Amino acid sequence: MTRAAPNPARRIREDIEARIRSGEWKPGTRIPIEQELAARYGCARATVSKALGELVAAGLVERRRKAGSFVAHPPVHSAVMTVPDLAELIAARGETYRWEARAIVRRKNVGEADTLQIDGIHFAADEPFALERRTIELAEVPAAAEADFAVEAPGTWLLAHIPWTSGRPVVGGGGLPPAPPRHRARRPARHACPPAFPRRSIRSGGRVSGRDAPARRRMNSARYPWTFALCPAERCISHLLMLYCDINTVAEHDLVP
Amino acid sequence: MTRAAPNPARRIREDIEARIRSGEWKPGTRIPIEQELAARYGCARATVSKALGELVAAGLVERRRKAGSFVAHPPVHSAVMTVPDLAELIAARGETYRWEARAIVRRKNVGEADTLQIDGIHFAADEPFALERRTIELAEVPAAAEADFAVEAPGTWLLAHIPWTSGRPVVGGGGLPPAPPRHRARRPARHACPPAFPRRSIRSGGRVSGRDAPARRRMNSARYPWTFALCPAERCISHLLMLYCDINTVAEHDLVP
DNA sequence: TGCGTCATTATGTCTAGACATAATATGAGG
DNA sequence: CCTCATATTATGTCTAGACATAATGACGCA
Repeated sequence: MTRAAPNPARRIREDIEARIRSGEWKPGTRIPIEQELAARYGCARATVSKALGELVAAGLVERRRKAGSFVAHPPVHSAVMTVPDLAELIAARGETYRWEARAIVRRKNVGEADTLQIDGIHFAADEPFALERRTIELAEVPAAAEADFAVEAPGTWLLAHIPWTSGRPVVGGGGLPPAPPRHRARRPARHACPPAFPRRSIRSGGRVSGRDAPARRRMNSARYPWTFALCPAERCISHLLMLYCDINTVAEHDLVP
Repeated sequence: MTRAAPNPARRIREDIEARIRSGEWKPGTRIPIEQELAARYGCARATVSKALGELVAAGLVERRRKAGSFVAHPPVHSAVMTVPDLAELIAARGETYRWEARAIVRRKNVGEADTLQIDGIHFAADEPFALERRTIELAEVPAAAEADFAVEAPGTWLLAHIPWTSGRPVVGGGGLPPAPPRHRARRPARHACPPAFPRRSIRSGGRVSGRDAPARRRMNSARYPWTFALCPAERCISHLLMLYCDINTVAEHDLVP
């Protein structure tokens, strides 16, 4: 620890990050205040603040005014996933890529905007390896109505025609609703607890029910592995269902409209 | 555009971000130099630099010394995925969660460290909804040898025992190798091209072969939808295969050791 | 007990200026 | 046409100081 680094901010950041990842500083642990860190590392407070800010961005640290900086509680589980451009990925392996559209349907939804639904198959070396069902909101991407998805895969087309399509895609497990990005057990504010939860300075017993009644719906037993919704900003423009399964065993049976 | 914001850095950031997301500034477009932006927004250059730094972190902007700042080229495709703690997710729906281990096997691999392989089923409201096959590197997580995975699901155990397990999970599509986080067509340096690619000041024709010979291996036709590898830092400690399919149709057939 | 006020504390952000550094353009000399 | 050295440019980072702000504890009053 505290090894040489190109610049102070980076050194501080890596130093603290190492302590957190190693478990030396456990979630909830209070990190020394910025002035002390600045003195310890021999730099300005702004430099320490910058380092801590990066750790906040990385989700490793939480900061609260007056309270201080703390090691963050790990998110329940999150993953960064890369869904590469299939054509490019296959090409990089030296195999030929091919897209074959099976069905292109324009749906007129009562009270809602039209959608375009495209079913097709991705081939690598002339062997199918993925089924795709893509739904595109025509209200959001009117140009898609003119596109020829018999020739070009929807993903390829979207990537080329939507600025920053990849802005904020939302992913959910099949049948399961997307979970909140972060979830943490919330306890009623108690005075002696580690300062991990913000406490308003209320001394009256502001009653907060521990849980709201959950909507008790039956879960749709998931037939599909993963579904993706591509959203550039907040609006959902496209919805993707991808089956990376052995195509011969699932094709006809699962892809019912 | 240029609407009021709590602080200058944020205003600049949002202003530029809006232009990028709207497509007004397309990928490769040069962003005015920091001094000019500082003058335009009436603030110090450090403030502009901070705003641009955040946009770099968000992947919207690229900066190069001497060259300037540019609107980044969108990544091929990336998504942020949330894989919630199943037990918690089910509980939130008001249904009972149950884990049932089916097989726990310790594998001795020649020349490599032992691994623990756990197969099991996740139930919600006494109905199976996911199969899990988890492989844990015992060299990385020796404590896992003592854990009772008949009682506790591996994911739950890992989340509780590994500090920052969720650090940097790597996800790949079934059968497909994880793709590089970013890929971009690389052109030979030419003088008049938009300055999107770093150019060394070589005037000689430093010969660069357009592509290196790809390893031509047959792709393993993917039977499984997604596999996850949990890596706290760089080391891979656990490997997860999850089938969110209708369990009755895939169970016995697919889960061969 | 309950409520408002105030001082304290640690973070949040900004500024003006400085120096470092990488990438590039230019020119000298072969 | 090539190579090397040099100047230029725009970013990268830091500093010291300043003021703003949110959260909190302490205190006094009803």
